[in-house]
Amino acid sequence: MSDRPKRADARRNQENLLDAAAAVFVTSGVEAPIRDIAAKAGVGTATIYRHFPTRADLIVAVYRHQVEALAEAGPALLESSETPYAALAKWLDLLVDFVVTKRGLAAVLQSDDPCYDPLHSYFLDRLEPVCSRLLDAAVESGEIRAGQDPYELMRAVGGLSAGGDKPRYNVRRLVGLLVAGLRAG
Amino acid sequence: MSDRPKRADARRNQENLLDAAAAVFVTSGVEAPIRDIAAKAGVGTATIYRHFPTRADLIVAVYRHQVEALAEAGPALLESSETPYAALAKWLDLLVDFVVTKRGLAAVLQSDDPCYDPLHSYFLDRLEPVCSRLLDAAVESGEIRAGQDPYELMRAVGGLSAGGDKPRYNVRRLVGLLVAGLRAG
Amino acid sequence: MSDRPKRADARRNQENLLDAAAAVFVTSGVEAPIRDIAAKAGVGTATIYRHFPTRADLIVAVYRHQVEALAEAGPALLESSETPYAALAKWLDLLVDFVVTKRGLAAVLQSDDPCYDPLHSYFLDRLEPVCSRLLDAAVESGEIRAGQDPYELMRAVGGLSAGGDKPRYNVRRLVGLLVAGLRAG
Amino acid sequence: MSDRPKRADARRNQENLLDAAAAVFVTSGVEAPIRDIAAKAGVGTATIYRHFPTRADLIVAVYRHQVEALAEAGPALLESSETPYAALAKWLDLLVDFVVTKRGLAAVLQSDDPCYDPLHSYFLDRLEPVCSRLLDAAVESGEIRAGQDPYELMRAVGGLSAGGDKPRYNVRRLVGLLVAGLRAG
DNA sequence: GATGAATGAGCATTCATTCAT
DNA sequence: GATGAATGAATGCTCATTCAT
Repeated sequence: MSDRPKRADARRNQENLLDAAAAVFVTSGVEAPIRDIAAKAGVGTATIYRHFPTRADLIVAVYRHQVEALAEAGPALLESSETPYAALAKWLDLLVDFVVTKRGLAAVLQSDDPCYDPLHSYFLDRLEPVCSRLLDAAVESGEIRAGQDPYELMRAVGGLSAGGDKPRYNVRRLVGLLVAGLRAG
Repeated sequence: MSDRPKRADARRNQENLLDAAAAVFVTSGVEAPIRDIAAKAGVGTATIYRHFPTRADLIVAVYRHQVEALAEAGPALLESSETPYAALAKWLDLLVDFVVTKRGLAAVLQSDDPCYDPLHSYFLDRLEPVCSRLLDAAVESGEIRAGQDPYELMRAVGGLSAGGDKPRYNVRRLVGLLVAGLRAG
Repeated sequence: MSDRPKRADARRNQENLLDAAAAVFVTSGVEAPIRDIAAKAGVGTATIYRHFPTRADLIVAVYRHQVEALAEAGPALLESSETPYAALAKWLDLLVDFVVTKRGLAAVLQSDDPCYDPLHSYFLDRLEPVCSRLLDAAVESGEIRAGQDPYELMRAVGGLSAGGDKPRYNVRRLVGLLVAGLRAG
Repeated sequence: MSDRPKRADARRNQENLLDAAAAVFVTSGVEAPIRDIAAKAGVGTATIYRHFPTRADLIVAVYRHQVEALAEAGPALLESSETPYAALAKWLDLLVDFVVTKRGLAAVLQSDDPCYDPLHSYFLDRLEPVCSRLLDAAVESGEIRAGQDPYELMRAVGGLSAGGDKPRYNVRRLVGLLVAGLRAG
């Protein structure tokens, strides 16, 4: 009668799946063939479809923890930083660190393919308010000009991150320039 | 048997091909199936392979005129603009206008796939010196800080352009922020 | 520990299952995925397999009542109708009404797939004698010619019903033509 | 320059394809996996898609000759038969002979799947007028009642044929009953 | 008895590239 | 030089059935 054992098993399996997906995403990007992920996890492809009906679901699940951490980091930085602008800059660094290390993530975040709509929604629902609040605070403190759409800023970070960090392409630095461009005066 | 007619024929054929490719690129992006391009041009696929062994060759050929125009625009702007910074900004706008209107171009410019290396090479060989000179001039005029790698700046423009212009995502504006971030002082 | 309650439970469960199957058959046909039926019933798929090892078993169970009713209708019509021919025609109308409204049923009744053999057997065991008696009576009354195999007639009804009733395809009418063709003289 | 050799080759290949498809249709039905047909023909699957973009196209091509023959047989029978009714009966026999020997064909002709619409269209466009004329002639000769929709009659033949000829299921006989049911008086 | 998670085979379809004519 | 037919690998997705809990 008890469904505990089942759930425990299933949960472990799910975590196994997410680990495998994360690993494959690192080497082959978030658009890696489902088969590869299933192979890595040692399960059948249908098992993945059972847990994550769409690829967007899988990607969201894989990165949920980190997205949540990003969401929580916003207010925390606002409190711990010397100025709101500093908080904004640090938070964008975190965002860059996150996106830049997820192969192919930036690309699907820019994709128009409707199959990724749920992915966009999740990221924006969760992070746009955070970014918005950081921007607002920096405006209020007089450090940056008003009027920057947080959505636009986040997509810009995504775009800049899509190239990945390379010897002659420093994403953090570029995002730094971008926000520097927002400075007031 | 003079070979003039043949050459004329071949050139016409090649231009026909480029027109077709350009048209298909507009509607389906630069990664459109070779078949579609061949169909549009009314030739066999092998004909495309003969003229342009790799897709990179084809893309380069399609956009060569515009890239050359961009290359030439740099010095011209430098002369005609009030300040080097203004010239830089205008040139980057031109670059944005170019990339943003070429469906999928920004994506392949960011791609790591070695098959696009010749494409990267061409763009950089041709445009990096131009960008470099604009940056140098703006540094010399004291308008921006020194040290900005032109390669990095151009890739940044590519990354920001990859999203395409949308109601809430204004690429020109973002690139404007970026260079604003370079300002001295 | 009396097993009455268990039996009651089991019976209720089974009926729930049949209701769910019937509902899904209406919308998706008798070849609907087992999963859909299980989901509709709110049970696991294995539960369905336990109660009905094969799909044929499930289909039989779902339609048993109606098949029994058809079986009983034969003699009744024979008594209540003006002539045996009229009884035959009315019974075939009932048969058509039954089959035509069961999405996909006619198709599986025609299928050669041995997995449906039990289904065929049940239908024939139960209905062929009824049809046979109706035919015999009509022969005896001199209304139709002798020699019509009831099995063949029933399969014909199945085949004609497989198309489903549509604006320009009236199954009842066609079956009517068929039996009219049997008329003597 | 001449494309003769190509065409000859391609045509031979196409015929090879049709032969293979016909053979596989006999053993596995018209819904046989494309792979099987390709294997039988000794070609890649894409070759089939090139020649016949949809399965409907392939089926039509495979049976075109026979359908054309059926279409031509109508008027011929009308001339050569003793009465229009005889012509109609013979033509329906031919239709039965055709459909009954094509595994799965009757099923797809009854299918609602829009992917088979072109197939339905072809069959009806080609054969319905023929059937219609035969019916009209038999009406005019006073042998059958007016009002039988040729579309309905043809679908009925399809439905009756779907079962395939079997020891206790004689399709010709049943279709004979059907038209007998149309007799006047 | 019941559950529902896992399985993995099976199929349609696309596309870059090659090669005989 | 040009053609376009053929290739066949690659991938997403579904579903009947089994089995450990």
